[in-house]
Amino acid sequence: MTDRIRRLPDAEQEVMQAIWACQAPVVRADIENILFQAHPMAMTTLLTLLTRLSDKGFITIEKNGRRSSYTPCISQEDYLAAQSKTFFEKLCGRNISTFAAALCDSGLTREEIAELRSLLERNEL
Amino acid sequence: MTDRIRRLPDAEQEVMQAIWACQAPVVRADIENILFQAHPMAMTTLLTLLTRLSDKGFITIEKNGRRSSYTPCISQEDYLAAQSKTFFEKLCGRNISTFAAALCDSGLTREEIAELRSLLERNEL
DNA sequence: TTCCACACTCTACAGTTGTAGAATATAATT
DNA sequence: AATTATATTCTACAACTGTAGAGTGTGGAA
Repeated sequence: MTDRIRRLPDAEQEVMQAIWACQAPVVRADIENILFQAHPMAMTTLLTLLTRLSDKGFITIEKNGRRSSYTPCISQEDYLAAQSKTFFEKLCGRNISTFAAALCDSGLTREEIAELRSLLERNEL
Repeated sequence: MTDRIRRLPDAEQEVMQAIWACQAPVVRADIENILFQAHPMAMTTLLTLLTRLSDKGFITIEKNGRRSSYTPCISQEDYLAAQSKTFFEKLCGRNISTFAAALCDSGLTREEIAELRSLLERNEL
């Protein structure tokens, strides 16, 4: 089900994350506020990215007068699960050791790894 | 150290993985054999990708007569760690719960998750 | 040594991505 | 109603990506 969600290019992905971080429906200003520090861009650039996200089926755009609102069609959970699956299958060759090694070398602190283990355990039941 | 390793475009990444799967130095035929089923492409396409990987500093190309050999400059471990880090930081916002949820929804079997936990535990010490 | 087969490099091109100015539409203001 | 401010869409363009044919160089066969 979470298959067939394609990986977004970086700029579009950042916009998607800003949208997910808000309560839908979102207006442009919401997104700009979130993106402001991390990735400043011209207003028209953002609007281009929103159009592309709509074309790709990631959001719907609803026009009310001159202001539009944007609603995600794909949940962040589904997107992350799909990306995680791709990472495991394509990059790690479905090899758990490779996967674990990648996680351990990715800069997670000891505490974070411990927390991850306990979260995984809870989910295992 | 594993920072600043950029994500490769899909086609180049697949070639890189084929190279990593062999003992360096690798010749074109080795790569073709591995890529043959999963991603058939014209010989010149593969050579273009190899040139681009060299331009990006992922491999070195050594010519001997009319046959070249290809050696990775970046290890698969470093690459995977960098991608994993990006996934955790950029996509999950450094949030372990989000990260764990993504893993659990990514189609890992119960056994694989159990194995992952034990591998993480070993690394925790 | 002349030619062939093969390996690689150059050139090419369409589609994608990051970026944003020009043009247009619409709501608010005077 | 005319003007202004603002939000969105159109157009544009360079760099990157996926793909591969044309051209070139080189070692082996005849």
